[in-house]
Amino acid sequence: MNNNLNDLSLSNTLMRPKPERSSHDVTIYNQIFDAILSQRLLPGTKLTEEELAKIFKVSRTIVRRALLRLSQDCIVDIKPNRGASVACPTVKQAREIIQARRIIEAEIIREVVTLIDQDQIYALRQLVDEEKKNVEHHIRSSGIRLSGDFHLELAKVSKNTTLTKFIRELIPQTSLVIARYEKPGYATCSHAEHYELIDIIAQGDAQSAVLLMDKHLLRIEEKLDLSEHNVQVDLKTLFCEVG
Amino acid sequence: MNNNLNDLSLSNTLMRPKPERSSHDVTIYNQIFDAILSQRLLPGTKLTEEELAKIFKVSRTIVRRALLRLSQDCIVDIKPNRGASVACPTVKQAREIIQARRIIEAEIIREVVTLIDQDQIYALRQLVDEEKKNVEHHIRSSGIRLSGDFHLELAKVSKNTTLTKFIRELIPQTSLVIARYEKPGYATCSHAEHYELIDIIAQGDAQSAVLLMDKHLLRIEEKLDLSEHNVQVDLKTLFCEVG
DNA sequence: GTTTTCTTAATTGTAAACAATTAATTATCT
DNA sequence: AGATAATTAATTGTTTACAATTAAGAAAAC
Repeated sequence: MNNNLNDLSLSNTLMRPKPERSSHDVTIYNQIFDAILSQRLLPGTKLTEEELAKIFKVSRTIVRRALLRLSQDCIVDIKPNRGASVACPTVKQAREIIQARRIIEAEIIREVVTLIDQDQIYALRQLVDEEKKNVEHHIRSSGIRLSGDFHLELAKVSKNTTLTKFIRELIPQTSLVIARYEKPGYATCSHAEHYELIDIIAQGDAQSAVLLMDKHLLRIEEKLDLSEHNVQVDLKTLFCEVG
Repeated sequence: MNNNLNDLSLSNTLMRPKPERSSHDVTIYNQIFDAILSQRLLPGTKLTEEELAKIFKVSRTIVRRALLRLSQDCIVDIKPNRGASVACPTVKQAREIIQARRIIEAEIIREVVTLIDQDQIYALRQLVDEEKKNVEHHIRSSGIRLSGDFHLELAKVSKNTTLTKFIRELIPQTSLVIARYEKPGYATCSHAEHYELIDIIAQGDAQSAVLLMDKHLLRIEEKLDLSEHNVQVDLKTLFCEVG
């Protein structure tokens, strides 16, 4: 089963030793988690137990375990007797998620500035290199995933597993928010800002780093259309999902 | 099943309408959650599936669901093929949990000061009245629970469900930390500080309220013995749990 | 033609049986 | 006696079958 949350990685791609074979439900959990994170699975998508069971060649029990965990992460919505679907964050939730990230990542940055070493700075730069490369080659999914990985790796440097766990939850939620509310035409090319962040962190300027991170997260919100108009549409999709 | 996390209540005692009968696994989840929160279940306690199944008169399937959810809340520890037990936070985790609360509850207080109305202030006072009464009558469990409820209700006033969810997780974790590391002789009589907090919030002084909350949370940490000596003991209990 | 009701199909929820793993006990050997 | 090996018991992990619920479609009523 192996569901101690020590392994807080977002993706199963980069920088992951993964020595031990994990149980099946963890695999399914990771795959769906990653699909949501990288926006291959969009908000509202129905997740039928049997369908997933067939795809992953396991019994529904295993699928149910994975779905339950995803629902605890607030990226899958389980309705009694109505099954699971990819969560569809409301406008209010969208704002809350960004706000929560601003608070928590500010603190993380504060810690990171005092804790980070050269190797970790190098590793972060490599990660953003990879992110940039994927975005430039129009490998959209990987680009989004790696952008999330950057924030997660930053959290890990802070050494606070509790805050890291929260950020690990908020990152795929942010992906859903972006998928749902991104203004048309805005490509999420965050790598430039990520490079800036690393530079300021490397300089050891805590206050500037915190401000820059906050600006970075606010910019995500600016790229969203959270207007009243969208609140209406949101209700529509909500009904669509119910009926 | 009903596991949408909209109902963020900690206990099933006070101020809970609970109109619809929830599914069995939710009941078990709530009961164990409450037992941990109110320190009737102590860190390290083994939670055998069959035993719980018999107590609650359901199949192990339901028990397993509840345990999985509790483990996602970091208050139950599930080891593959070795079963579940009440989590035993390390000294490091203890520090992290308090730190996370300081950050998040600071923001919550900021929101609360601008949002709270007279009815909510009255309700909070009532809650602390109840807390005080229980502590004075030496109903330890209820006192602890109600102390947690105060922080949770405060979070709810902030209207930020994301931050409230985090606090809802951190409160029982704090209970475990206190149960494990409280210095002998320190009774956790937090109601006096809770009254103070309400007063300052009612006055609308955001900055003072934030500072007081931070002091309140730091005082919890001061009541703990997180010394090196305890780190050693912690390893011992860890082995005890394993073997 | 529209609404309502009944029937059927699909999907989720629960329990119980079986398999796999780990812990405890007994038996065996030095 | 002490240590090792084999056996048994206890516990967890997974699958399958069945029950309950909901969605969809067909027939009947207005």
